[in-house]
Amino acid sequence: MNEQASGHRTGPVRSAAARDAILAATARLFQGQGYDHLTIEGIAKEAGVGKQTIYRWWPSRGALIAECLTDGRLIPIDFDVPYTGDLLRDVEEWLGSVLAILETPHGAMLLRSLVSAAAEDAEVGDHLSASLGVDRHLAERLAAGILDGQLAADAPVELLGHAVLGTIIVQSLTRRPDVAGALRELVRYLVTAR
Amino acid sequence: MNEQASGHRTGPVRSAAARDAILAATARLFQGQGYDHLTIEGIAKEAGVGKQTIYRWWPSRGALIAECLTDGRLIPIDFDVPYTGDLLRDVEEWLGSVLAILETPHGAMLLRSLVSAAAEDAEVGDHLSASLGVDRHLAERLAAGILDGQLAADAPVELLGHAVLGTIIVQSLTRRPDVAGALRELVRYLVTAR
DNA sequence: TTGAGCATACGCGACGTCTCGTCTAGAGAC
DNA sequence: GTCTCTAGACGAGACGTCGCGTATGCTCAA
Repeated sequence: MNEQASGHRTGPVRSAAARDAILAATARLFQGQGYDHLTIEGIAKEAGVGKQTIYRWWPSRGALIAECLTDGRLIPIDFDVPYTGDLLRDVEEWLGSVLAILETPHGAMLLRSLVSAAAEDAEVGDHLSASLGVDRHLAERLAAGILDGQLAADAPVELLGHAVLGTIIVQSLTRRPDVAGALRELVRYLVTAR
Repeated sequence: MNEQASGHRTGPVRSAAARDAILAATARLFQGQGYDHLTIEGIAKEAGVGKQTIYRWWPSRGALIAECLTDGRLIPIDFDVPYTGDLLRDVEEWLGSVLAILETPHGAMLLRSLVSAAAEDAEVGDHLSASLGVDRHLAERLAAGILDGQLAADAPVELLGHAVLGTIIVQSLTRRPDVAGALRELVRYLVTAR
């Protein structure tokens, strides 16, 4: 009777191999061709998997991308911000690692694709911001900077994090050259106690 | 006389009525249903126009949106920034009119759609930024603020404009509530001489 | 024996190209 | 001036292709 309410189920269990093949294929195709041009059928073929196996576990392309993000399959997860006591230097360190991704051959295209995905799927936006550590690490580092007297006491740290991320996005959407230089200048300005 | 070099062409000239019907239909459908769900066939039907007439003049959906933007058919063109001498107040005035659009029922969806369009078509990004007056008016008002001693002399005004726009986008992509409040706080912080 | 997984067929909607037939406006002959 | 002639814009819609999301077998491991 009712091998009960919760756990017990008979029959095969979800295949980790299939899940992995699907996410790996998604990441590979996404990086190769961008969000548009990314098709479920393409993923299924690339992963050697039936379409239904994808539809069974993910409701949308966006969800697939979101899971790739949290798995660190598109960009490294959880960019850290060091704490040396020097706020500007620490933030520039973080910025450097983010820009390192962005400036790879496919980096800019990758970001635009992620933005595109985020626009149609809220989950992706959150996971993108989380992946880069904007809220968790950057904002917290800024907060610590306030305690150290290196940043104005009323600085809205979380918003500043979003402003930096947002600037990266805007520069990237408008295809500016030298995103890196601009971002460094912005951060220098924002993070300098005045 | 000047039936000259290039100009010589016989036959009917481009129909202004068709152009207008197409752009109007595009704007109408875009605002009603967003960028995804916007189809060329739908536009053609809505405008009472052949598909080919669209393909003849515009290479992509994005180009269509870009032109709607420059025509002010999606959001008002060229948000102005007043000059009263009080920098913070003037910028908040500008911000207010931008947020007024953004906070209409479809405003948030509209912005996300524009971002999505910008991600796949560089033109749209530029025109969006231009429409909101970020570079032309906001940045220049900030520059004037420097002259008035209300903003640090080394403030990167253009970047600050992008930062504000970027923050709007990030807040909107992650579906934050109270975008308006957050933005006002950010602007208050950025534009306060310290 | 149940349910995950692969494979495939299906109807649908949109794509972008192409070809009709219609019309319009400038060019050249008279 | 008037009258063809012709290039090209236009509406309409057929065409083949692609990807969608669903449905249906069949196999195989728990």
